Amino acid sequence: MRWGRWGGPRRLTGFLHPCLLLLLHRGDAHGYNLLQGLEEFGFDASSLNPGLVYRALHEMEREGYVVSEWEEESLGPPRRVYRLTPRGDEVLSQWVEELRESRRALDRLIEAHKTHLEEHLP
Amino acid sequence: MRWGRWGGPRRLTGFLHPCLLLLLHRGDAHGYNLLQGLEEFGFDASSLNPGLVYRALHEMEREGYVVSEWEEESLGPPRRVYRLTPRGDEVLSQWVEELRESRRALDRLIEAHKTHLEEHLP
DNA sequence: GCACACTATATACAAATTGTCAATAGTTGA
DNA sequence: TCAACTATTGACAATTTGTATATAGTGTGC
Repeated sequence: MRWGRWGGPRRLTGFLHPCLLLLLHRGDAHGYNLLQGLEEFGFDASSLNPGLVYRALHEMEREGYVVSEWEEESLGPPRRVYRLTPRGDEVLSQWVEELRESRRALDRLIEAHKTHLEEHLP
Repeated sequence: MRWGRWGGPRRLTGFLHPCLLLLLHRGDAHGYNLLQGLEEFGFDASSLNPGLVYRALHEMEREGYVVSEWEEESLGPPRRVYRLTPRGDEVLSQWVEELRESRRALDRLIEAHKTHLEEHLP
């Protein structure tokens, strides 16, 4: 087991998916576009593998959370433009509720650690 | 792909490990004991598989974050009692810093979603 | 006209993480 | 003695994430 196995940033499982849906709520977009928008949520667009974004979009299209079509008259390489569906809007709300619960757990740990530090200083 | 694949609670990767270290900071404990203490951080002790806790403890012992020994004079089945090491205390602080960063990302998403809801109500 | 950088999408494969299942064992109480 | 609870462990499967690479169009500089 190499060092740093639990040393990296502690991300939420499936955090990418709700971020993408939220970005799509603001307007239709294609993958490369979304890749850049993700910086708002702490992702580093230059180091984030684009494949992850495209894969997430494909998965959510299979679930009916988004729909896509090839853009007509696009400059440059063909782009697949995604749009949020009503179903996608629904699951986004559900996911945000779950994220609130995760935040509560997170807060409990952070608070408990703060208390632990205070008890060990004079 | 079955439904609900991203339907479950959005947990943090490796969230179990810092929770265990924090509980151990309060005092030495054995696995079964820690299992119950985890409820404080949103885990459901009755549905959480004990194997996950024991595995996490073994991993952290290999890394030198905790040490353990079989308890002498224990009532009931033999218990392996864990103690936090100074190294373990150090990594706990690092992890909590990372969790603060995750919290910020979480806040941005939750806030953005709140804004999105407000813009769609009259 | 060609190498190169940038935009854009896609897929196969590997690694890491988490979850499930079952085995073992001692104690207590009915 | 049977069941319930405490207690630990390991094998195996599923899920999730990360890496690597392939394809392709456009514009810029030389």
